[in-house]
Amino acid sequence: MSSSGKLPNAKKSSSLRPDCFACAARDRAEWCALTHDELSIINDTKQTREYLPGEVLFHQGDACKGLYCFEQGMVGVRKVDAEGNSILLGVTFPGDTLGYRALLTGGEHHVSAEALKPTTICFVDKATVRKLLDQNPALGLQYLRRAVEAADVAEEKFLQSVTLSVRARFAHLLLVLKDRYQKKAEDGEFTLELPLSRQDLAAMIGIRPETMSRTIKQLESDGIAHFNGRTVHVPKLDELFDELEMEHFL
Amino acid sequence: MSSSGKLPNAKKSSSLRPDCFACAARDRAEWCALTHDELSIINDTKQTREYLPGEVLFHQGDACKGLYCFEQGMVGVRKVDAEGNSILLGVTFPGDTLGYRALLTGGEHHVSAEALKPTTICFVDKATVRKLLDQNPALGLQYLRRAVEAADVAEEKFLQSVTLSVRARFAHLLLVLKDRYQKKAEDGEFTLELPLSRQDLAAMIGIRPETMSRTIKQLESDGIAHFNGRTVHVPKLDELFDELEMEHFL
DNA sequence: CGCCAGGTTGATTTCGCTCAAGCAATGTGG
DNA sequence: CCACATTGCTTGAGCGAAATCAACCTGGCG
Repeated sequence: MSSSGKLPNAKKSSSLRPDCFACAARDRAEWCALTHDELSIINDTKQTREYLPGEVLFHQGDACKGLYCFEQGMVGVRKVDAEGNSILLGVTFPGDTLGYRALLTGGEHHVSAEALKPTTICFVDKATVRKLLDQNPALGLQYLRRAVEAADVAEEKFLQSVTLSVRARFAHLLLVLKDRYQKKAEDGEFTLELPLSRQDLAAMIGIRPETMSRTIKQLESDGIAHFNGRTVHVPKLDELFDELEMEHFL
Repeated sequence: MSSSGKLPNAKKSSSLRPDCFACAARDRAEWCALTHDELSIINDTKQTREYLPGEVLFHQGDACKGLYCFEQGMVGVRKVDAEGNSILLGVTFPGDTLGYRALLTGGEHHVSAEALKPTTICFVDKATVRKLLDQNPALGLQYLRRAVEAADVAEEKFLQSVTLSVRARFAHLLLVLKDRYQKKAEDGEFTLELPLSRQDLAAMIGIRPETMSRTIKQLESDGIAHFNGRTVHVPKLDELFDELEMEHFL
């Protein structure tokens, strides 16, 4: 299997053309359903680009030209509402694929995607995806699984927004982010550095920035969590967990 | 509630074995992607059953045994929360398929499904679905499209729950239900009979029954909509539409 | 008949929003 | 280099929409 596709010389462009076969996110990504030959197609046709924080992959309203996936880094998904406010819907993490929703329906992105950390993105054009989708049922099923998951998450978010307090929702958000982005395992505590502004955190749970401020202050003075700029430290994991359940008992 | 036991009157067996090829919902359903032979497989293996209002197709927590689809009728999708309250997440309409979410992930239903009107349900077992899914990529893509749609709807619901007033959300709900269930076209007005209790309506937009009551009373006294039991009449469609937009202008 | 779930109504409370001001960090142009 | 906008964050004061608590109707059903 080492016969083809290897770039011999290690020039600068090689760092911009990561090998799909060696991708760390390979078994998380949908492409794991592909055969060796099919993955080679991706590997050959994909375009790779580096995005710095703040650079956008695509804008809401743009025509969908293909799919974006990445090995490591972080991308934010935003939507701008009628008043022009940009609200953060969620963040992706390595192995996620962006743009498949628009590729399937209509073809127009209804969200924007923006790098939050320096991120290397591999772009696969629409035609190639379509071809693979049509020839390999397993690939579609991978996306299906992903879409079902997304639907579940969104429904959960709705339920929480109407049943849980802001405090509980924020605690929940912190725990989710911890599960996704905490690199090194710590026992009973954790520290997290996120490239997210307060307003972005607020938007993710559907509250106003002012309320986010107050909630953080509360958690701070209750000793549940400590915030320094964009890093948060939680000394007692269990106490944060308790915040989720309170509601059920009173 | 529902009197169980034997069926009230003997049905012709033909009415309990509808022909997939003649199904009114055929082009709405995912099966439209199938070849003639493949559809024949469904037609032959499916089991058909009549459900009366209140009867459940499956319970939250049940193992998923296959897929449910129906030509006409109405089914409610519920979730029971920690306190044991059953909350209505949504209603299906002809051509929808139930249970595909659980079939794809894990295999355990995380919602319950219950007939709201007399409904004839065709059941297709897991193994058959899996086989077709594996051999015909187009079928998976149909479900994918459906799942993406569901995710969009859920995200929309979340956004609305945190940005719109109860009144606007309810107006929105009425308009959605109208689009789905209004049989005969009326111009500038509409009448709707829904097998939904007030609490179910309330749950669908994430509010308490008391608030639903008051909101209905408001709309009533503002002349926007008239409620008699479970039928609602809206004399001026535009006025209901206005309820959605108010927020943007003040 | 009494029972009970569903629905309405009223009184009260509360959580989060709105409005408004102040502050620190960053940028910008003269 | 300073004067200044600008943007993100915090804090306070007050308000208001919806939740909560509680009472009281219904109508269906054993």
